[in-house]
Amino acid sequence: MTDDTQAKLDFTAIEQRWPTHWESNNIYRWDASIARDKSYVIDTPPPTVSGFLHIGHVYSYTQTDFIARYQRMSGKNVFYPIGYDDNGLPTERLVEKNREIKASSMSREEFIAVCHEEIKTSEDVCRDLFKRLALSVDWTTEYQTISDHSRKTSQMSVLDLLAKGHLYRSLQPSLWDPTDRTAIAQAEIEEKEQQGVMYQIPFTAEDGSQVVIATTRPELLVACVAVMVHPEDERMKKFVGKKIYTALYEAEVTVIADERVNPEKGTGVVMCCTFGDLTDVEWWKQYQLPLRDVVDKGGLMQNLGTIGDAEWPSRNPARAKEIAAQLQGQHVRKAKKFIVDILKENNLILKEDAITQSVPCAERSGTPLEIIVSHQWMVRLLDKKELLLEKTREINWHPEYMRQRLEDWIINLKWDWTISRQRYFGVALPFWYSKRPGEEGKIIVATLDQLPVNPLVTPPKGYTMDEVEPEKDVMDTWATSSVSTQINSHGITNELAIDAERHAKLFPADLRPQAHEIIRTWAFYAVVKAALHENSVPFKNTAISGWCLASDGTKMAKSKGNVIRPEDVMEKYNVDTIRYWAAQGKLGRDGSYSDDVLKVGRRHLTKMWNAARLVHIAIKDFTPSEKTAADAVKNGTINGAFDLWILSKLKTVVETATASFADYEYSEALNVAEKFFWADLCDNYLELAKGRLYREVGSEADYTSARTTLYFVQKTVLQLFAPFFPYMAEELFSELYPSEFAEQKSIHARGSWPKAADVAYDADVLKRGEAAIDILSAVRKMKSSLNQSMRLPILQMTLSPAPETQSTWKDVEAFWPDLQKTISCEKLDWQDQPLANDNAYDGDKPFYRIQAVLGQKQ
RNA sequence: GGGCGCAUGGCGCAGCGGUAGCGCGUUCCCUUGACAUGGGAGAGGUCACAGGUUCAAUCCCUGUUGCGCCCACCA
Repeated sequence: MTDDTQAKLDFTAIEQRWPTHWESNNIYRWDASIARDKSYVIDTPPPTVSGFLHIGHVYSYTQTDFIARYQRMSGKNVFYPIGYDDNGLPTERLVEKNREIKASSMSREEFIAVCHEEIKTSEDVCRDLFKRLALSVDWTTEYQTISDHSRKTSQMSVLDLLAKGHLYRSLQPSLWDPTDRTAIAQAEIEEKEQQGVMYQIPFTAEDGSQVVIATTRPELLVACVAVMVHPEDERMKKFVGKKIYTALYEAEVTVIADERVNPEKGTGVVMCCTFGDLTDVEWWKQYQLPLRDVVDKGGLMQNLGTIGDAEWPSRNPARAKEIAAQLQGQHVRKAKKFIVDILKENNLILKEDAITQSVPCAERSGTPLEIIVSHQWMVRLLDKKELLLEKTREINWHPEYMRQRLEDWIINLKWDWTISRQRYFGVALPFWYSKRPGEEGKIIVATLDQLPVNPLVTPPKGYTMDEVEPEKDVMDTWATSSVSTQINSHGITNELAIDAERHAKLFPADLRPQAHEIIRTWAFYAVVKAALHENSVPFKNTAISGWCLASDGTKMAKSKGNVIRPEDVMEKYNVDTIRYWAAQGKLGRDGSYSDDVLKVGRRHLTKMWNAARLVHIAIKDFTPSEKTAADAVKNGTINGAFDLWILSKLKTVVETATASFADYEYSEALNVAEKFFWADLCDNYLELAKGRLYREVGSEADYTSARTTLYFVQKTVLQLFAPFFPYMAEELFSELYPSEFAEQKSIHARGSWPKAADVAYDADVLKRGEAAIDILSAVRKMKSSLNQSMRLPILQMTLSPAPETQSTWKDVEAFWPDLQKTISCEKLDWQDQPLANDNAYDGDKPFYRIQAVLGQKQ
């Protein structure tokens, strides 16, 4: 900035000036030598590189930055890392789309190489945006979830889970996405409303009578392995335990009574097939029913050839085989129509009801899920609900009510966590299966020193590649991001650590900021990992951010064309203004994009700039003789009545802002600072102090008192605003306080948050000052109601206490010189007796009554 | 079906036991010296509805309605 007090406000120049300064002076650098209890560790969400950054990211990441900056300024050694979540299916999809290639049609190595290239570009875009936003992250901490370090950490985690008995491999039914051809976890299920049809289909009992089942999945009729009825169902009691023959295929199955059947639903009779839903799985396990593995990994009907054979008996094998043969190879969707047609031809559909059903689909691909038997690696969770709930309750949630979401999720868990994925771009599961004679199929586990390992290219210790079958599956991307805290801390446990000392300093984190829609994934899996590895919580606090909605309060969506690009907003306004907007949103609450709020933010910054012009005139080349306002008051350097008043107000503001920030209520912190700045400082104090600052009122000492006050008040205001407006605060700090800036390099430096103890407080002056301000207000009101200029002189004014107050001239006296100048009063008469109530210029205030004779408009 | 959140002036929000607040918008007025991207003043609300607790409820409790979200069911 130039010395010119008329300098133009140029946001672009300001935004270009500071990022390099901050970086080269290590303002945001974490210091590994500082003790744990003086640190504040953040587990920043690594943005998914496959997603473009939208205004919602700006919203939530900026909110975290407010907290990070406050913690740093308040003296904490802040660890504020940034990572990029680049492994997994999302990246594969992005790469396939951008490069118009297919993972399945090229070699695995080739595909992975392309993935690595593509994520580089995405990371650059992301980094640029975050830097421009002035996120105070320590850029030396950057990590990728697919990097060697992350893969090593992630594989260490898996080894630890296996060693502790929490990880197992099994051949069992699991949730399957036929489009992406991979197993998925319960958390990745998304319910979708669909129009479906409920068919009623008659089966034939041994005695020849009909038993009608209801189903929405007639294509799975072939996989029917039992007929389930409720034990209390009088109609059905006689069939229980007896044979029954399925429609069309006339396969022989048994009628079983089970409490889980709802006699009110459908026909009250359910066909259990392998597998239509989770209950089928439960029944299949409990009653040891046969497996008809009829849907393959791509969603095609398979394995139908043996129907009618001895192990899959039918009363009419030839017919069953004939239909099955036609069904074989058809996609489940086509198969459904095909079977319905045949059933109809044979009058085997007694009733069909159109229904709206919600179908479990894969979150990623949107495809209805199948339940397919396959080999998967699972983390045992269902026996640990109590432990996980306990950990959830140990964490402080901001806002508190978000905790409920995770508790509900844990309570309702139905599946262990499937962590294997039949995909390519992910962290490998570090296992092999032996082919050595005598130990065929034995699981061989990687050793620690091999990590990160790719079992496809590296054999286990003591084996050759020929002797093993490598595990081809990769991990669920959440299996890696669930140890994001540990990726940063460089350790899974004290024993299993790359750097145990660092791990002790950075784990658990103090804060996990994250969005609410990933509570059941990221937060949940992190809780799982920390609990199983170290019986710990992964973080002490979690700040849950809301969505950013469009200005009409609806979700932003590409399809609706209402998506706001952060770059456009930065162009239209500026970064600090966007941050002002983000600061209006409270944790857990959705915000909406609002030009109105942005305009207010920009005005606020302009006001800061303009007020600083005035302050600059007043305190340029001035250095107070004391270090703090409190000392200056103690020494008598600051003795002006309004000076003591504004300081007393400020002290409360500092206390409130500090308490709010400590409680993660950044918007309240901004709110109190903003009110103080605009109303108390600009509208009142600066106007009142002008007389002395222009040296038109008072002595040299009065001038010094005002300058000293302004010096400290303005600095404190900049400090209070610094977490929100890093650019403007730094710009003004460097200009107004050059020597302090030279010394501490930045207003954002560790420890530069204002201390309430440094600000003087005088309850009596505060109270009398408020009364004096009331005189100012009353005069303004009077002039305004007469449509007069505020500068209009008052020729004579009579002031008296309101009857309710005990006010005397002594209460007003000290404030009067500044006040007199501001309201342009030429002559004042004090009257101890209250003026009559019918006074035309009654200020309607509790403290004083006013009568005035105004001058003429000039 | 269960859970959570929200309902306050035209709009966006704060307050949360004791005479309703802020910002935007709106109306009127004020411009030579930080700022019209400004200053001053005003209008505008039975704090969703119904009960209850209390000397006193926007604020606490119960229920109802509406909106949003999460989860479950899904034959």
